Amino acid sequence: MGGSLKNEMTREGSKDAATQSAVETAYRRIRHMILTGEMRSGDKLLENQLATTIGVSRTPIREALNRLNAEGLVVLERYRRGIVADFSLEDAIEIFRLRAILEGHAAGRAATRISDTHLDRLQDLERVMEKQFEELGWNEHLEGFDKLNAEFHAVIASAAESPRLEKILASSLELPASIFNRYSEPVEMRTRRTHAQHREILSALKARNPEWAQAAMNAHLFSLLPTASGSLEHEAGNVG
Amino acid sequence: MGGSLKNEMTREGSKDAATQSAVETAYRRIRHMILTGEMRSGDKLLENQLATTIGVSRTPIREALNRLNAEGLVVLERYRRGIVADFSLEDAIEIFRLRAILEGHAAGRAATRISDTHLDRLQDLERVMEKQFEELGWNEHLEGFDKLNAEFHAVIASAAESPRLEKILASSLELPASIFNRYSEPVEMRTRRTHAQHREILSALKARNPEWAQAAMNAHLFSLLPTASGSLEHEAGNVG
DNA sequence: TTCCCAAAATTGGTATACACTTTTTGACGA
DNA sequence: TCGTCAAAAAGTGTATACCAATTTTGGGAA
Repeated sequence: MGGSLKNEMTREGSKDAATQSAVETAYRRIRHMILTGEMRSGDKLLENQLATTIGVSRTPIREALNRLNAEGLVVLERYRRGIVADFSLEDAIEIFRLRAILEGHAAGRAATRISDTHLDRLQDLERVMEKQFEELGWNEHLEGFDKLNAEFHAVIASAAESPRLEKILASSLELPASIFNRYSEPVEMRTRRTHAQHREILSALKARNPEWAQAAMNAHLFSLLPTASGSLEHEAGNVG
Repeated sequence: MGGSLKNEMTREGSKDAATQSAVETAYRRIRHMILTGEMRSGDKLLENQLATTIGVSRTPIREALNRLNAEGLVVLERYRRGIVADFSLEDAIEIFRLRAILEGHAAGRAATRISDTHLDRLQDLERVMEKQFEELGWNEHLEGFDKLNAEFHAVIASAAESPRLEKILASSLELPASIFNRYSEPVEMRTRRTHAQHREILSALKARNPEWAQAAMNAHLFSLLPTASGSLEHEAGNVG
């Protein structure tokens, strides 16, 4: 495929920015609220309230909620009001296990398929992440990190040239960031290791070595995988 | 519960008879039409027509179509009419590759988790499939086979005790049966081998051997995986 | 034929109404 | 005080009508 990369580093408005459909708007807004922790597990999702808040009618809200329900971020039961899904430790483990399997596979495929343009993009992303980490410290850089990190993984998934795999990774195996902080080891510890692992994945991709790339990605994700018996002595505290 | 009088023209309910919602009805009907080949790639999906055919209003039809679109069985573009998705050889290959990875993983997990009840169920299913094959021949047994085979795989996915894995297998990696016939080797050839493989998977599960189960499931699915250079000399011809 | 354009058809979305179910409320009695 | 239970309120599920945006169709012109 031609390398029509030119991703947008801007907030979210792609230059195209054709009028978003109402369901897209609603879907993104609600999803964002959940993923960022603005809404928390168990919070109620009332169709009428969301409709007035977001500024569309009930119909697209319902479609958006159905989508989020299919993706596992929202729990819908007939005639009951929707609530933000709750993610237990086991849920987090399951998701990371599946991500490790699928993203590992994706990295392996990407190794023999990724374009130089995409490799450069990955390099840039990692460079920016590390720079922000140095400048802002592990506490302040988080906001930007999540976005850049997501793109880093998305670029690799895209380079695997397996559209269904890409879609599954993008829509069925997500976790709210807050859950990440709840179950994983402290942030600064895992951030340093993450950057080293990203560099290794990048090296494997540059070397066009599928097995290495798959193994490196696997190691990366398994190292993030919270364990029931692992080093989780730190308190959850406020997750906001 | 008060006995609510409803206009139920479908006697789909078994004993429980949980009244299906209109979107469930629409979703199942349309999905069934696509998977069985009653509707074929490129066929138009008109909301009004489907609404009158199925006997519900446009609203649940639209939700059903969106769901099927998310699952990849239907292609929706804004303001364009929906059409039944087209599955190329590469699509089929991709789906079988991903199924092999994920169902292999599922079988491995199932080996140490599956109950004796479920093992018995698998045994029964395979027995019935083989009996029907003997009695009806490879041509006539197909209709029943698809259903039983789907349950065989679904039982294993369920026994893996990984809800997201189960959901992905059930909703994101499906193929219309007709495509199966279009791209795979002739039916009678693969049917015989399939039964042998099912027996091996069953043996591995009974032995509670995860590696064996995973490998056997992998082999099963990879053997079904159509190859661009494989033994596909037979003509596609009419796919009806 | 091919191109172009207006008419018809279709989807996306809003608004409203109502049936059905869950959830809340509040009075009642032990 | 505490539970119980039925009525009231709230919320979802579906139907319907309507309009806007866009595609699709069909016919006429070059």
